[in-house]
Amino acid sequence: MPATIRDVARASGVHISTVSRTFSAPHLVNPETRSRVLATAESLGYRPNRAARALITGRTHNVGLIVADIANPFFPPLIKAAESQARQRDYHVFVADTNEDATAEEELVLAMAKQVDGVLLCSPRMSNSLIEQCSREVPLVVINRLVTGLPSVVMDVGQGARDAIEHLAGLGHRQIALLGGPRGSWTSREIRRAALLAARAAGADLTVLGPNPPTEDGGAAAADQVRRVGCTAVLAYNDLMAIGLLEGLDSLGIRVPEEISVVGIDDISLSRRTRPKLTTVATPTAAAGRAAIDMLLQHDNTAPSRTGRAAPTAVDGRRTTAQVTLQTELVIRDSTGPGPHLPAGPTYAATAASGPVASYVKE
Amino acid sequence: MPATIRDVARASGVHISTVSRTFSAPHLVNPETRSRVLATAESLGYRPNRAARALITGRTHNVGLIVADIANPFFPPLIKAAESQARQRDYHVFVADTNEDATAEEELVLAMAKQVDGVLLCSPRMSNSLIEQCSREVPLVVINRLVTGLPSVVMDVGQGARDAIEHLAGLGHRQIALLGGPRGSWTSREIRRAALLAARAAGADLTVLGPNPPTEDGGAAAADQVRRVGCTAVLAYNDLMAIGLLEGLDSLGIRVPEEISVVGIDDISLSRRTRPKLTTVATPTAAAGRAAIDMLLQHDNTAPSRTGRAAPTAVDGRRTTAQVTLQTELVIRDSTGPGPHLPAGPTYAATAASGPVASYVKE
DNA sequence: ATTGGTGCTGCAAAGGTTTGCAGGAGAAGT
DNA sequence: ACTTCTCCTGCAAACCTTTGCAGCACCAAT
Repeated sequence: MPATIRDVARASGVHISTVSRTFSAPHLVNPETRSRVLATAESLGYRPNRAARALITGRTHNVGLIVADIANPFFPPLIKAAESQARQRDYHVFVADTNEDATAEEELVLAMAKQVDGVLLCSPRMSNSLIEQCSREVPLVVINRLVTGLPSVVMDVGQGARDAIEHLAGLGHRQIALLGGPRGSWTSREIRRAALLAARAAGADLTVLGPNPPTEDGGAAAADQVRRVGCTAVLAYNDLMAIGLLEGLDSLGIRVPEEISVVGIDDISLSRRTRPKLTTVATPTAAAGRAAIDMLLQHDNTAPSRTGRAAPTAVDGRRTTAQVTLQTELVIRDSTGPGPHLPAGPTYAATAASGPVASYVKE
Repeated sequence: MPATIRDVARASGVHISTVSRTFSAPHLVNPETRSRVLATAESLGYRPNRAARALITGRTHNVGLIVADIANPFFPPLIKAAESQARQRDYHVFVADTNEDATAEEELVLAMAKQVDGVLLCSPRMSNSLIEQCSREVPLVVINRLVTGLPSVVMDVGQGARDAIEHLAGLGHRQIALLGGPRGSWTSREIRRAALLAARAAGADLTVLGPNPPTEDGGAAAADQVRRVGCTAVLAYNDLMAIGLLEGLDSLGIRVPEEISVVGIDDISLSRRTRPKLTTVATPTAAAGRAAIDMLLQHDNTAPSRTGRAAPTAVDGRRTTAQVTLQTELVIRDSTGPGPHLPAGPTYAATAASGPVASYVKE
């Protein structure tokens, strides 16, 4: 029922190859013929069959994007950015959700492998060796994790954690807790590593709590634990947990930031709307989405391969395995305040930034 | 490089059709042969090429899902439900985001048409005739809109709006404002229709404000307008706007629910965490996602078509155009309270429900 | 011995598109 | 008049899989 290239050819009195070229290599066909073909194609409602095209070119013009949890507000900006960047290059994005389940990740990659030209693997929880194995089935770009030999884009959460700890130490906090993220998270390990180092350098104690589910409930559930460790400041794995913690502390009757300071990571839009507004480390998620798409599609000029069967289902053969690190930025709002060891003098007073403009403060 | 059915056939000494059947019709091949084929396939790392399969069967085993805005927390539960329902039937979901842009919708449907077996069109903003036109390119199920002749699943927001208005009227409110949704939204029109009727029946005045963008900012921006119309209660198009309104009113120094009562629609998870907790109309979004997938795939037993070229790219030829309406439920929390016309006596006192359990109150 | 089944496998066409190669027409250069 | 070149178009193979049909071997029943 749907019109094919053959119908268009018949109706406009040319060979099918001419029709094909009209769409995929317009400069090779006589302008006159071309417009005639285009007209009949239009009138027949012809649309190229991507499956057939994929079969012979080996390019589907789709890319997969696998995230842990669509409902986590961290991801939508990244997804949107990736989508729009892909759309500019005439690619489509196939979003899938693993529900924070490590085993679902491999399944999903494998299932997608043959119907996409590459996969963006976001915050994977599976092992490095498994990721590497997946990368043999389909070109992969990893986001939020560094895997040697694979192209990846990460945020510099290490720097972010350092900034956060220094900010807290500068405010006079000496007992700090770190609310760890989910098991298997590279980001979580990275934060932990950097935070421990920064705390030692600043002469503060850092107690690591976790692993925890990276959700509001996870943060709320940790409130009691936070109270028991007797800290005066907390750095959370992400904003969602920080916000949950804010609520948990509130229902325990603990005031923020007067009694306990809280810092999140990510700067999701919600963190501007909590009360108190959340001090957090902004991560450039949209930029990450764009960068990942660019890396995946870097060698794709949509130039026709010499022979159709070269590089099947692969955008690029010998890919450069670049690793991009994006800068983070500490945004100081109202959830952090002076701690018990704040030296006298105005030097160390935090100037709370208001509005969406990021402000960076070093002690 | 990747192994094909032919490689497996050669390596295991059978014809390619036997390999094919091993995967797509196992009961037709000798168990002994089958296991041998499976073994060699495994060792070669063979994975069926979905593009080739799609080409001949006309089934891609993909479905598209088009939403207005992934970042809107209304959608993720729907997306997740659709995904998991689809996965059970061995389908994949292709999520795309229109950024609330009506013209992007058609583009997206058309672009998807050939690479999916059907599309779930969620809260479309385009015209009915355009939708109908799209449905000629690819099987469509419309969510959150009633289009005659097309299968659709909607929430009974009319009943929800009625319940909300009756709730407010029962609390003694006589001046009510309706914060309308975006232009082109069927849901918005439906709410408006039902709310006007219910308000008249209850002897209350209803002022309609809008259209507004269905976001927190949209709600916040309307706060001033709400104040000027002099109402004592507001029903918002969705929770996001209601929450924005809560903030807007707060920064105007107007207390909720003491001075103005606010009701949302959707019951997104965030609405349980605002202060005051939001009274809202719960819409069964997950059920809607599941139902839509079921409708799209209803006649798909994955039974092989007699001839491969039957029903190309279409799950079903003569589809029953069922229209499903899902029930909504008023959830009373803390953002609604007594209005100026509350009669004496305990009869009309609202008993605020707490926790996630929905409670339904008729005046 | 013939017939009729049953259970399995091979054959080959088909699906829609791309693309290297060859060929034709006309123009231009010698 | 011959070659050479440029532009365009047609030819046909190839991509990988599914599936109706036919054929084979074997067994049971007549």
